[in-house]
Amino acid sequence: MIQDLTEEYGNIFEDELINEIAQVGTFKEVPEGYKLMDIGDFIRGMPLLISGVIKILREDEDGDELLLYYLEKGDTCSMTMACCMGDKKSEIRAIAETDAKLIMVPIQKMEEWTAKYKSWRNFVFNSYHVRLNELLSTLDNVAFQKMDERLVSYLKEKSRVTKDNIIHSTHQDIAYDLHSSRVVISRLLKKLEELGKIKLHRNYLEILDL
Amino acid sequence: MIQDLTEEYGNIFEDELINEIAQVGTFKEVPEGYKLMDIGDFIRGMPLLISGVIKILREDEDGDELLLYYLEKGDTCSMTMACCMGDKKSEIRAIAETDAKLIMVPIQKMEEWTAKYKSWRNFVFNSYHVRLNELLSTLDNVAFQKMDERLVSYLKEKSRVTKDNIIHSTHQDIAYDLHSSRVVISRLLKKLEELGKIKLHRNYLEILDL
DNA sequence: TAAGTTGTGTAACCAATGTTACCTTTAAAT
DNA sequence: ATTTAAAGGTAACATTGGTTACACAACTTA
Repeated sequence: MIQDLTEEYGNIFEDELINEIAQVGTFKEVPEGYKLMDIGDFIRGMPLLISGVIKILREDEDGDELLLYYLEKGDTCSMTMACCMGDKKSEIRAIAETDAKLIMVPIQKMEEWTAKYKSWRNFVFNSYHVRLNELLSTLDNVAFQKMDERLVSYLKEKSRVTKDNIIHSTHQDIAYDLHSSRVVISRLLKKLEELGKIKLHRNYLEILDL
Repeated sequence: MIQDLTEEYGNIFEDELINEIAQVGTFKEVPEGYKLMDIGDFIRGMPLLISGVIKILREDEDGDELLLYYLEKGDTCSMTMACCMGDKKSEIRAIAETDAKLIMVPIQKMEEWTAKYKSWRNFVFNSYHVRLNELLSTLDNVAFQKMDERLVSYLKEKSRVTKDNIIHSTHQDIAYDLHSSRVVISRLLKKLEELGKIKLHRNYLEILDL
């Protein structure tokens, strides 16, 4: 675990902090599709992502979903941090988008380290900052863009985080993430294919030139 | 200034911190409509709101606006804090929704106080938390609700923060905040009036029973 | 008071998106 | 091999929201 920590966090955390994390943290390896957290769950620990991608989703009362953003290695979940403050329930759902490795840190340590380590404070503030901007950007997409543009952004972003120009999703999967319907997504994907920007297959699609 | 501070922040900040704020902060009183910050501005200080309401807006490249949320007394702007981290430019616009009093704190103090005062740390974390949830809620509205529902939410929220069941806005004003068009808003407002929920006038409207 | 400006009402129309329905293809299960 | 389930294509239609155009009322200013 020390090795993973040093590799991903060694340049931002002091050795002493790395050691503390290694002592109290628990290593966790989860497969693609694993549900790390659901809406309404109590938060037990704060995740430090070592490898893989986690997708963070929002859901309304009717069960309609919307993808908020992806967490990548070196990221943590600001929502979790925010929740740690008041023993609150999760407002979001977290699903492993790929196989992922992470270290769970007991939430009690949060405040202790915030007082003790400058690097931890910076990390926490920076995470908030990044996440806030990520949310803003998601809001921009939803509020200002049309579905065809959102779809293109989605495909690009997904390709970026998975480092793969093949998107392993069905049209229905995409529709859920964008809070749209399968028929609409099929329609728009078909148009993209006609424009030569993607190539469609069953269960996956190739990005040619987006 | 000490008096304002003690009144609004006395129960959350130590006396010592209150004194520090009073020493380095500058008091500011702004009229309704005053633009406190615009997109692209460099951030010089962090605002602590004493009284009044500030509305925070997002704008896209085409100049289309969207209301993000309101700041009320005791609030501060997490965006500002987030920006302080890296000498970054503002991502949002802040307009005084009502006459407002606030104290501007030099951003250099942020980190110093974060190390020094537990109450400040909690305040900062809590602000982030509240703002993150506020943004989430805005996103929920935009993503999951239809315009008529968003309009009702908007009127309720505006009435709540201004403590006034008369909304002093033109239809065009409302359309800007909701990123819609005047005709659409007029149409929906008319429906609400027919349902006996509001009463329309020139330049303002009364909330009867939303 | 006359002229201009701003705010609102309303109709007609259009584009984007969502819904329903039904079909074909592909893959998995028995 | 046959059945079943899942994925995708497509047409027809409904709804929402945005656009244009124009009338009129209310307020402002000359």
